[in-house]
Amino acid sequence: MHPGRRKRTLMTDQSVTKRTPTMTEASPRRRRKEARPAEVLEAALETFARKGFSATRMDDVAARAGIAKGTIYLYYPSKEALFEAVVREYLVENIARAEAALAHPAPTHAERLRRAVGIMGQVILDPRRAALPKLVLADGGMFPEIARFYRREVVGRGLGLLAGIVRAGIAAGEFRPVDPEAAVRLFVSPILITALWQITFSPVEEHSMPPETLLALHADLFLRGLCVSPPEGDR
Amino acid sequence: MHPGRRKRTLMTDQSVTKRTPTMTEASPRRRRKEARPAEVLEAALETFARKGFSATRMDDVAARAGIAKGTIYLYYPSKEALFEAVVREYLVENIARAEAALAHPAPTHAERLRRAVGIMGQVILDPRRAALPKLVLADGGMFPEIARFYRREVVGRGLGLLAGIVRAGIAAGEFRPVDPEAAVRLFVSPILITALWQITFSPVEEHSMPPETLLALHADLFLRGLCVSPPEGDR
Amino acid sequence: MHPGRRKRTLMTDQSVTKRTPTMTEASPRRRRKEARPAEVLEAALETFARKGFSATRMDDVAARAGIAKGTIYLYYPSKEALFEAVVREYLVENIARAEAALAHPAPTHAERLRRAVGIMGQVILDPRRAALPKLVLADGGMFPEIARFYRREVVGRGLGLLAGIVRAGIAAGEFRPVDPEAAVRLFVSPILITALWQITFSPVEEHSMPPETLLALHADLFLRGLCVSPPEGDR
Amino acid sequence: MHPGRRKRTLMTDQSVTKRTPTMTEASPRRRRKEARPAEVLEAALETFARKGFSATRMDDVAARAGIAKGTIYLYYPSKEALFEAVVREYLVENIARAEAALAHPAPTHAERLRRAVGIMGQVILDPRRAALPKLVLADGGMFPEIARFYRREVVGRGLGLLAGIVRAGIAAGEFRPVDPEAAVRLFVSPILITALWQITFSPVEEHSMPPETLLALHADLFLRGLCVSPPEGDR
DNA sequence: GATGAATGAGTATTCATTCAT
DNA sequence: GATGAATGAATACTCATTCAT
Repeated sequence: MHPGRRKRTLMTDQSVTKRTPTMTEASPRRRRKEARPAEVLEAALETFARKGFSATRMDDVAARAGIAKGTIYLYYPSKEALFEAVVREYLVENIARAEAALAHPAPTHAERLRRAVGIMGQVILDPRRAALPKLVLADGGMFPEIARFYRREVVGRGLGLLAGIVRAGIAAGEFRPVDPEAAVRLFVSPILITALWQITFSPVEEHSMPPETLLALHADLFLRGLCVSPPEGDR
Repeated sequence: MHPGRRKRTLMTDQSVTKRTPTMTEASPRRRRKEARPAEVLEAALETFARKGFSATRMDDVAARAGIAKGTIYLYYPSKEALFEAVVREYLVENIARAEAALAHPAPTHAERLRRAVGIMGQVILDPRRAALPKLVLADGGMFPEIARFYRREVVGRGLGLLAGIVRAGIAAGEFRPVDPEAAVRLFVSPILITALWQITFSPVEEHSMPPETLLALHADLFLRGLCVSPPEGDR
Repeated sequence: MHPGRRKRTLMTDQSVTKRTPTMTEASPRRRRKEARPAEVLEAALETFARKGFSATRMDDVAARAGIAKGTIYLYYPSKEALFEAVVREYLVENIARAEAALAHPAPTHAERLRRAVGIMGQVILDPRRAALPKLVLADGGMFPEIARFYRREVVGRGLGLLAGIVRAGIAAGEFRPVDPEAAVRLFVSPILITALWQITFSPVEEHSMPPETLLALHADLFLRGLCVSPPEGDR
Repeated sequence: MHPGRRKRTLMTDQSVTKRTPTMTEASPRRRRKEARPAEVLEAALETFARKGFSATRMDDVAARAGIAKGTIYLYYPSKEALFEAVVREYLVENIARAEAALAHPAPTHAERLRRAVGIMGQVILDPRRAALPKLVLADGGMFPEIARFYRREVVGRGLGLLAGIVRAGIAAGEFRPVDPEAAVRLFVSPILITALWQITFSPVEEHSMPPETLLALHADLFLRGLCVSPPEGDR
């Protein structure tokens, strides 16, 4: 973007997230210093989410984090690096949560999908986390590395996980024989759209539909469409 | 000193598309002049779509349109005005196409929805048109007027149209008694996601799933979930 | 998008001259920082005086001040604000000097006026100070606020002061009964014209009349015209 | 000012004022064409007077003259040339009027000066004409040629004329033996200041002193100061 | 480490000037 | 001759980045 800025790859830079969680953090001053990068990251997430990459000023991030502008550069060598750190940090967190949630066992495969809706909804309806897909969408074009990373680590792994459930359901005769890859894309679409919708329109919308209603209907409709025989207690 | 920037509302400014109704336009220069605003708009759409509002430079737009930078300002008084004109122009076009398509009659309400998928897919899979939702999502936060406009004129009207079909289908006993407002949101989600997906990941993806496959499965699954009795010839 | 330019009134902004009351300022950098606004102001005065508002480039001001362009904006939010600060700063200084000088007592009212010529001549013949009336003249049309301020604070107060002397002289039977308001306008005219003349023609004039000669004759002629009985030792 | 603009001397360019006043101008169309340069000049005078050179846009001049922007360039090759033509045209006119007026005979030299005040007041209180000294003061710094021209042709000739009267008055024993060069400078100062005052403060002043009052007092005071024995009928 | 004043390359916008019609 | 669309150099202002304190 800006000429003469060093362009590091997304994955190789680990120097920043130097967290020592195992150590019993003692003095408040020490604690503060240790927490700095995370505080900056959070301030950056909120600012990037609201304005996008280009329109975010380092001043804004610093002000929101309650530190001086120059201090950011102690932890992140450039605005781009900060952006990438934000995306990576919160993305990885999102993935971990979703994976953990999806791993829970359930009586039927339909039930597992139904729970997946709940879990993903919970994760993504937190405005802090919903910001991620939006950022990837908005600025991914200028950060191919981020788009690639998101595609591989978030979308790829998430869809893979879900596709495994669908595949198992088909094998068990519970689901109709559809293309699992395609089915899971359809499955996550309303969840994503709901998150993006919230972010985009909540400032300009007086009365919006509660996401829970939407996602409940989604689970019903989708499973009814997918299952060989409709689930019993269907409303 | 500095002449006040006109800050026009999104809807009221029609001054730019001053096309003369006479058909037999003669000189090439005249022809050029008439076509300018549209050429600028197209160049701007492509650049805004690729970079977002902030990262787009007027130089880029001018270069892409093959004109001098100052020429843009002959037709649009500011970068913001240009952005709004782009969104308005192509949004309105999108709406008109979609509405026309949805108006087509069909034997069953399910069939109307199925056709709607096809139509909307066609519209939105054109990268030029898919850029619009992306722009609204990416930069709507900084242009509340545009978000509002999009919410009202595109989302509102589109969902209203579809909700009418769903409502009719329910009344006819063809669809199950679901919340039509919620159902249509679910209905359009995969279509939107497919469009956004294309834009976001096609530059970084080697082998992607064909959108047609996805949308066909969507129609099947969704209608099977919605209809009282599954359509017969369902695969 | 673009943060709104603050358009402040001429009088209310005191934010720039934030001088710390502590006397023992230490580091050279600190000293530099404190002196910056005044340095910028002086460079701006010279440049505005030479070129007028419109033709002055911020680059020129910066270069003359020996700083980077952006640094100006650390202290003054816009070219207009800088201009107004210049006028206000030096105008106020002029007024203060002139008032102090006029307050001096003298044996006769004629003598007070004669001293006023000397004082005002001293003040206004400094090219740095003479620039102010010229700026008000040249750019006051585009800065009505400045014209108003100058009219009120400089012309109004100055003329009021002088009119008081004339009125006292008339009451004392020393001066003929003329309109004091009109008389003082005539009184200051040659002083102002002399200042403007210096500025305008000194670059293109080989041999000019020394202002002191002019002002001495002015005092003689004017007082002889004004006094009931001509002053004694008149040449 | 602007690099790469041709800089012609002030006097040598006569190509523009191609007026044929002796010809009986016939058709309205022909008349229009003939009058063009003068109309442009008048529009330019008003705009320059109001805004100064730099802040005047060719668009404004064209709009005020009721012609297209490009048309100005048919008569004047650049903005600078236009400015110079304006100053020259109206300056020369001013001089001619003043000289004619001053040539009138009168019983005493004091009376000739008194009439000169009236004449010059008439000339200079017309806002159109008062603009000239203002332009020279405001923009003369950037147009040394104009300053020089004004100094030589207006100030020089005007002061010379008046100095002649003063010199004659002294020789005749009517005036006291003062430096004529200095005296006439003092003589014209209030007249100039009055004109400049009108231009500068009339937009921001609610109730101003009538110039006639001022100039009448000026003539009285000045002549009383200058004459050996005060004029009789002095108020 | 932390600060924030200073920098200067970058960008939106203006406007004198040109020239095809 | 007249026009006004087009040009592009000029300029106010921004903001990521640096570095002396």
